[in-house]
Amino acid sequence: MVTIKDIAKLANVSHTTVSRALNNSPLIKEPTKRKILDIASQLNYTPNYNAKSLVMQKSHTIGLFFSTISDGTSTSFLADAIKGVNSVISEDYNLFVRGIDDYEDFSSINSKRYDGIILMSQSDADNAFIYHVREKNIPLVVLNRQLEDRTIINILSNDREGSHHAVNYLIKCGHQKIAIIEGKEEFKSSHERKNGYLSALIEKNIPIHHEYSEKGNYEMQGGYTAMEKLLSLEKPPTAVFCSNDDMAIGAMNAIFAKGLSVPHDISVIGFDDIGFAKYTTPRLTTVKRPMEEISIQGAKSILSLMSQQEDQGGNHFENTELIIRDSVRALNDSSPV
Amino acid sequence: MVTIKDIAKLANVSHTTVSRALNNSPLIKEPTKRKILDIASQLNYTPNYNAKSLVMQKSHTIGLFFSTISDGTSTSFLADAIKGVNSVISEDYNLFVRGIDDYEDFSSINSKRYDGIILMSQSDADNAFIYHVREKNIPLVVLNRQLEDRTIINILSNDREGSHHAVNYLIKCGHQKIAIIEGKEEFKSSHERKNGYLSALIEKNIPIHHEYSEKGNYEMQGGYTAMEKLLSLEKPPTAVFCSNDDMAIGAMNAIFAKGLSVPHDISVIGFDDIGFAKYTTPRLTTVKRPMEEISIQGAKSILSLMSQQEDQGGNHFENTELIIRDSVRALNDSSPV
DNA sequence: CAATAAAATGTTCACGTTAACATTTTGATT
DNA sequence: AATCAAAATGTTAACGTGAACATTTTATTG
Repeated sequence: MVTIKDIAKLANVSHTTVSRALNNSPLIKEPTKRKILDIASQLNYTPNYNAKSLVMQKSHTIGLFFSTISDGTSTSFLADAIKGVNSVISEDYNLFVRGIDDYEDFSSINSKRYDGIILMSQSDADNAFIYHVREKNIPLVVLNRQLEDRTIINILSNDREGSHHAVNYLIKCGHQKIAIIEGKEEFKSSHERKNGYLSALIEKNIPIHHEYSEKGNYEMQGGYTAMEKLLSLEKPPTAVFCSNDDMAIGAMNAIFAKGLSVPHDISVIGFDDIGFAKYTTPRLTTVKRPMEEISIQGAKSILSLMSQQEDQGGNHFENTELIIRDSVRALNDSSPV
Repeated sequence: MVTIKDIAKLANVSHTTVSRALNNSPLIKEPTKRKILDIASQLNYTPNYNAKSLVMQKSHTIGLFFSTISDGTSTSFLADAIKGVNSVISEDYNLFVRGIDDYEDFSSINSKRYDGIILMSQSDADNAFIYHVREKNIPLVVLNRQLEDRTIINILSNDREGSHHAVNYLIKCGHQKIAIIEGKEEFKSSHERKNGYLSALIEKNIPIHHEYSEKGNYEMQGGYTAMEKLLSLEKPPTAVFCSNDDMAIGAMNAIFAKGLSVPHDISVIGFDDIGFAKYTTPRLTTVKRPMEEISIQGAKSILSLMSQQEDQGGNHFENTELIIRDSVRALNDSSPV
C-alpha cells in the first residue's frame, strides 16, 4: 500500500507537503502540486481513511438506523428509505445500515464512529437509542416518528391528518359503519393513524363501535385475519380503513375468500401507497406517504447539520395525499369530492 | 473521550496492560484484569475503532454492494438481501450498503476500508468492479449472478432450472402457446430465465414463436405493457411465463383490463415468490427463489473467507422451488404433477 | 543590494491503539 | 537463600495522516 511518505520520497519533498498538495492547500506552489498529484495518480495512491479519521476526529460515516430490520419492517419501507438517503449523500461518505435491535448495548456508537446518524424510528423503544446518541453529541435526525423533544430535527408525514382525510372520504361516500385494522401496537404510527380515524368519526358525529377496531401488525397475514373477524360480526362494516397497504391487501383477500367483492360489498382503503397499490384488483385507494421524500429530506438535513453546527430542531412535515382509485364505493348519490 | 491511557493512569499500570486486559489476554493476572475492566466500565470507555483499524490493518467493515440501488432494483430484492446479511454478521462489524453506479471510480474501495465485500450482482457491467476488488485483494463473495471465474465464491439460484421447471409445468397442464415476458436486458438473470423457458419448449418439441417473446424490465408497468402486446396478437398465448413476480402482477392487470380472467382465459406464472404473490387474485403460481437464504449464505461465506484465508471458490446453488397456487389452469384431463 | 515580509516547505508531534522487545516480579528448585 | 524459568508488566515504536511551529526560499521595498 502506497502512503504519502512514499510519494514524498519520489517527489523529493516532505510528507506534509504531499498531504497539503493532496488536500489542495493554497500554500503549495502550482508546479510542485502538479508533480505530486502526478506521482500520486501514477502510484494509484488512495488515502487511508482510518488514519485520516484518527487525526481529524471525523469518521466520514453516516449511520442509517432502523428500529428493527428483521422484525416487521416492510420491504418497501426499508428499501425506500435506503434509496432516498443513498441518492443524497456523496461518494466520500460511508453509509452504514443497521437495526437498533441488533445491538446489545450502544457502547460502540460514538462520535468517533459516526459523523451523523439518521434514525428511521418506528417505536417509542428507540428513545434509549436517541438519548444515547444525543449524549454522545452525534448530529441526529429522526425520521418517521414524532418526538416531544423539539431540539431534535424531526421529519415525518402527518399520519393522523392522512388517515383523518381517508376516513373522511369514506364518510363522504356515505359510509357509516367504518372499521379500522390497526398497525403494530409498538409502532407509534399505528396510534397516529388510529387517532386520525377516530377524529374523523367524532367530527361527523358517528358513533364509535368498539368491535369495529381490530388489531393488526402491518403484515398481510395480519390484515387477512383481522378482516375475517370483522366479516364475522353480526353487522359487518361497509368500509374498512387499513393502517397500511400490506394489511389492506390481506384484508381484500379475506373478503374475496368469503365470496364477497371489493368495493361492491365492502370498501377498503389503505395507507402508504406502495408500488403494488396500483396493481391490486381492484386498484387500491390509499393515502400516499412520501417515504422516499422523507429520507431525502433527512439526508439533506443531516448533511447540513454536520457542516454548520446550527442545530435547528423541530418538526418538518411532509404532506400525505389521498390517492383515489377503485377500492371504495360511493353508497350515496352525492358524489364525493 | 476516555482512552486506554486514562484508564492506565487510574489503574496505575501501563496502557499496554490495559490494552491486553481489554482484549482478554491470558498474560494478565486475574485481579489486575478485573480492576481494569471495572475502571473501564466505570469510565464508560469505548475503543476508538479508527486507531484500532489503523494499527491492525482491519476495518471491521463489510461492504454490501448492489449493481444499482436507484435504477430498477426491486424493493423486495434490496430488502431481502439486507435482511439476510444483517442477520448473520455480528455486532462488531459495520454493514456498508451502496450501489456500484454511485461511484465514478473505485479508487476509494481498498482493503483498508473493507475487510470483505459481498456483491449482489445483477449485471455483466459489474465485472470491472469485481476485477478491481480482486486486484486489491479484498475477500469477495458474489451473489446472484454466475461468474466464469471459478476462483470466486459464487452463490446463486439456478434460475434456468427454475424457469425450465415452471414452463414444463405449463406444458404438463396442456399449454402449447406459451409466451414469455423477459426481464431487464442488462441483467444476467433475464437471459438465464429465458434460456430455461426455451429449453423446456425444445425438450417437448414445441415450436418457438418469435412473437411470443416480449421484452420487459422487471417492473410492474413493463409487465402490463408487454401483456397488452401479447393479447393483441392474432393468436394470443394461453399461458405466460413472466420473468419475475412484479411483471406477473402487471401482466395480470393487463389481462383483467381486457375483461379476461386468470387463469380461465390465460394462465400466468411468475418468478421469485415475493411476499405479495400469496395475496394476488388469483394467488400467483411462481418459482420461489430463496433470496434471503442466498444472502445469509453469502454473509456466512464472507465471514469464513475473512477469517481463514482458504479461498474455496466455485458456484453454490440454492434450489428454486415451484410454488403451485391458482394462476395456472389445466387445459387437459391429465392433472399435472 | 540589504532588509524584510511573504510564500513555500520542512520538522516534529499528536491521534489511540497494538506489537515487539525489555524489564521486573513471582514462584519453583536446589 | 541463590538460581533460574516463567509469568506479568513496562517501554518504545509503529500504523498514516494532519497540524503547529520552525525554517528556508522567494519576492518586495526602500
